[in-house]
Amino acid sequence: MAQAYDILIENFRQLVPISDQEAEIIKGTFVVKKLNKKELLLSKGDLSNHMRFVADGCLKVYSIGEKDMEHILQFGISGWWINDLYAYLTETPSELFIQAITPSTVLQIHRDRLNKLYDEIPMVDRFFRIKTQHGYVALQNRTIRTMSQTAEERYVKFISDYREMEQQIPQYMIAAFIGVTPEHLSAIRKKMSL
Amino acid sequence: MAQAYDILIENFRQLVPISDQEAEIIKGTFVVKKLNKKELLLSKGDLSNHMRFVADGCLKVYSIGEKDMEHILQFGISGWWINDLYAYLTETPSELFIQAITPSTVLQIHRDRLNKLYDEIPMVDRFFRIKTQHGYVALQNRTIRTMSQTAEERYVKFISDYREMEQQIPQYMIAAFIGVTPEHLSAIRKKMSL
DNA sequence: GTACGTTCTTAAGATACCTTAATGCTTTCG
DNA sequence: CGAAAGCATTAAGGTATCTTAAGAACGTAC
Repeated sequence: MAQAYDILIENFRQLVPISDQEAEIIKGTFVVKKLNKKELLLSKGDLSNHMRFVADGCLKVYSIGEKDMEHILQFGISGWWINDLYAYLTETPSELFIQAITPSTVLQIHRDRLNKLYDEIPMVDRFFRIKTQHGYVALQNRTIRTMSQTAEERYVKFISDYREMEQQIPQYMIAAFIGVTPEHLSAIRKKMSL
Repeated sequence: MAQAYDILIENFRQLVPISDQEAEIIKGTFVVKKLNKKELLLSKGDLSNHMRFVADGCLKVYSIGEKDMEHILQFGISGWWINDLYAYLTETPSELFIQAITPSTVLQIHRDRLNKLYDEIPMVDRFFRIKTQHGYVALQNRTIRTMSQTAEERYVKFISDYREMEQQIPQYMIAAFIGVTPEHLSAIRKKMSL
């Protein structure tokens, strides 16, 4: 499927100028990884040696806390970048899991290759600066909402933000994302529909 | 006080190589801003046209929600970068406030000048990529803790993380940072000391 | 040095959310 | 098709945290 690479290059070009020649170099540095439903892309204890781009499907990044409770940090569909950035940057064993919710296609670049690419194509450096800044801003908004809004308000916000994903994501994962139990989310939905 | 600029350059050199010549260029792009205790560096509704580096003192970044409740997103002391990054990147009016907790010295660079600097010195681009990645990771860890820990656990973690700031920061601001009311934090501390 | 603003504490009652446990509805798959 | 697994719901009782209101301790300014 050559199309996965087209989605990747398009993703770069939304933020920085990339020549056709550079595009070919970039394509050559990413490797396709196909995942079945529920297949793990990263487990706690693994090293995270790649930056990862979702070309197709839907995945979740999560940690497991006390009593096997899942806390979902991020969902990712086509066009999103997903990783345990801390494990990637520090080269230490990951504390997180990444799992495919639906059959998915991911493009991966190894850290060593990416570090070289930063020098070969400075716009790649800039691309990841801007991408990370956007990610930081999104996380900061989530932090504010967690502190200032009720579970019901966070749920309504989730539905409007993730309209395109909502179909593919079971309710208990939405609960694990907004920070409530599945039982409580069920109660919220019941109350809302009245 | 020329020392403020030395702290800035040292901050760059912790992450990327900067020649002495480049250091002089960078120094020339930042302007010193002194703040009195409680003085506002940014208010809701303002445009945020600068990237900001704390050389001295202590500041807070916060939003004001329902019932004039403060939600603190970040504290900053010497060596930290603080901003409303969303307002800065989108050039839209800020939703946040930045205020000096103690008399402070901040170094600021205007967006237009920084964008030029990215082209003149690619290592500046790289510096902000890495800085933002670190900030993203820190925020993500905070997100996990907010979802998985009790207020008491978050308070203990705060005390160990911010040992050097704790003196300068009143308790009710720590409460506004970890996401509880001042009354409840007071109760937590009482319980802990028994 | 008195007065005012700021910060912290205390305590009672209210509420949002959790825990547990049971039930039924889907979807999956041999 | 039938069994098992996965998922959503319901309800009762429990706990963490908030709200409100009051007062104490502290610093700071005139």
